[in-house]
Amino acid sequence: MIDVARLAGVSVSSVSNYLSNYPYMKPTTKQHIQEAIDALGYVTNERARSLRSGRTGLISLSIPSLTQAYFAELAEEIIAAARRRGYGILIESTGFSRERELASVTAMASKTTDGLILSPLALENADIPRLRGDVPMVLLGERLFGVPAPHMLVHNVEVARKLTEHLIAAGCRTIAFMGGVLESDHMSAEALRTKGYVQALEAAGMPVRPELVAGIVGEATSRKGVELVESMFASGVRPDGIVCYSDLVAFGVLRQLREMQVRIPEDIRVVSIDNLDESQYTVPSLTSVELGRHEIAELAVDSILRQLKEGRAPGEEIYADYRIIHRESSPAV
Amino acid sequence: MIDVARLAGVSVSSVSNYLSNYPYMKPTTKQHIQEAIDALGYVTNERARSLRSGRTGLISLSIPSLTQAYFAELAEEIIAAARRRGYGILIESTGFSRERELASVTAMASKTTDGLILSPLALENADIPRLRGDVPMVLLGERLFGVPAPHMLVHNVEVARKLTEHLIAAGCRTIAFMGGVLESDHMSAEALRTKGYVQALEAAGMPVRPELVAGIVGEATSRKGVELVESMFASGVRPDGIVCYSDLVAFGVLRQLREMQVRIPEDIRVVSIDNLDESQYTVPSLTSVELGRHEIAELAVDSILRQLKEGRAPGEEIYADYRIIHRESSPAV
DNA sequence: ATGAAAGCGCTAACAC
DNA sequence: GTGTTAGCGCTTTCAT
Repeated sequence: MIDVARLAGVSVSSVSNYLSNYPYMKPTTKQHIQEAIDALGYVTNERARSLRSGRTGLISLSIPSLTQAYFAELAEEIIAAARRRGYGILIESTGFSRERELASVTAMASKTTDGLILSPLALENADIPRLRGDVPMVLLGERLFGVPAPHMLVHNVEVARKLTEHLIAAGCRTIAFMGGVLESDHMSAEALRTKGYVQALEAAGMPVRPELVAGIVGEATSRKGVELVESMFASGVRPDGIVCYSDLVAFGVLRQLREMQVRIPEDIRVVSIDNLDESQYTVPSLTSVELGRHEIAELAVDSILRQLKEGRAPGEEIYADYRIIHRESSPAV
Repeated sequence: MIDVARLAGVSVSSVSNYLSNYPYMKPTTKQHIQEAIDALGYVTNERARSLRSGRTGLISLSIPSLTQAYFAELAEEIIAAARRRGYGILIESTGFSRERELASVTAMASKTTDGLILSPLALENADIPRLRGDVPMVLLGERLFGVPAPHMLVHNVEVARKLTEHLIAAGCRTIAFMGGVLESDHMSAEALRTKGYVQALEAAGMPVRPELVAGIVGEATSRKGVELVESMFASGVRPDGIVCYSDLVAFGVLRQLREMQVRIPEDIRVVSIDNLDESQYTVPSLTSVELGRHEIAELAVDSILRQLKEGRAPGEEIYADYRIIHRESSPAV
């Protein structure tokens, strides 16, 4: 930078000002500086800039795993949102380990990044105090509540209720929930979605039959979807509508139903939540709910940038808009 | 750090030495320093450290899109490999844009990260000169050759040849390639894999029939797999074995074959390349090739770290091991 | 085995 | 409008 200043015949501060788009500068000065920069092939050293300015231009994104399509697609959106604002994203894949989730919080203190977008899956309520601090932070998902930081949430109850209402409106009378849980001690996406399903049934005066709610142990994969359908049908239960916990589960449900020569949607309607990229390509294509990934990404990044200016924000809950996308597995009625 | 030094009754250099595991230190000194660190809750400022030391502890990973399962799974492996070595990964998702791929190269000059793992998809041979420089770099994939940097590759020809040989050994006599290209002016994964398929047929004295090689325009999705099967069968061609360009394509192929009541593997065997997570859960589960993602990730990160010490490495080509994973769609013979 | 001091390359007051 | 200067918090010779 000194070299640039010297070649342009100005001071380093003028070069710095120019680089920061300082408005009050003589056009000729700006021009000289730009010429010197071009001649020398000068590039600002972001490390030095960040040491001095206190900003790195980086935001940490801590998610369970990129192997899960939902998180990969969310990460993609967050990276795009950050890039539009001139920021980069440092991804930490935490597996499902509490230690690694905590580590990403601790790492913030070393100022490698300007903020943290955290999607906890293993942290416990007891860990909440460790999430205090003045580092810009945004939480994702329903694992933790009461953290003093903005929290991006999805209308889980409402989404599942609307889907179930849709099935009822379409004439379904025996509606199963694949990947649900009727009794739960803490809030989880499963529990909330099941709650919406129950609400819709009750509002319609329909019974809630436990044998229609199949739970998943461990990760919600499409293999689980296959197994749930198999065992439900084996036990003689025969639904005419299925709400799936997620698209991944739905993929398995669709496959197994086709395996069993069930016509979709004629015999059984299938609806789900996540609207993965892949869901438009399944056979039949899947009716699913777009959870507002794009909006979540934009709001999360914006919130980090705002907190950077105004300080850590308090524990507000922000709900993203959703949209049911009707496809072949359950057309609109 | 000054505070820690003061509290511990030592100099800042001793604190720095301690933090860098300098060996020749009196145990009591080390202890005093650690106590002061604990008492003050001191955390090293990585920004300052990186300005002075020239290292950021970050590596850029530039890939087309996290939405593509192959890249998401590769990214996951690279993040894990980097973490094991105390490094973080900054992901740049380049879409399929040449500008963004170039941007990630330029960004390196600003020293935000210590190296770049680049998977180009849109760069052209004319861009190769811009990839010179002294920044640690590793290339991924078959888009560009002749770049002066280590290049991680997959045995595309060999993998496709082995898969085809397997089908031949299993008794298949009419083997299709879904997502191949017989004539191509540049090296691409499609062209190379098709080449391996052709080699195997020729070695077995079997004819190469163009109507058995179906090309894909645009992104290789499972929807394309569905369409290719539909149109091939519609035109009266009836293979007894199918090699798919990728697992995503294979997912569509499997679905469409089942839709058409074809028994797999009895009537048609299906094999593919990528071994995505999901491939073990399809119905039937998919015989596929594990391309050594793990090894690629390890070698790529190691190479960056080595280049950091020894300077930019020359343009060597490194091939990762692969492994055919036999599943239901085509069991081993 | 430990300390003093000189920067790394930049930004931000503040002076002019 | 532009220049001077004092650090940001750390690492790294080089002394001792």
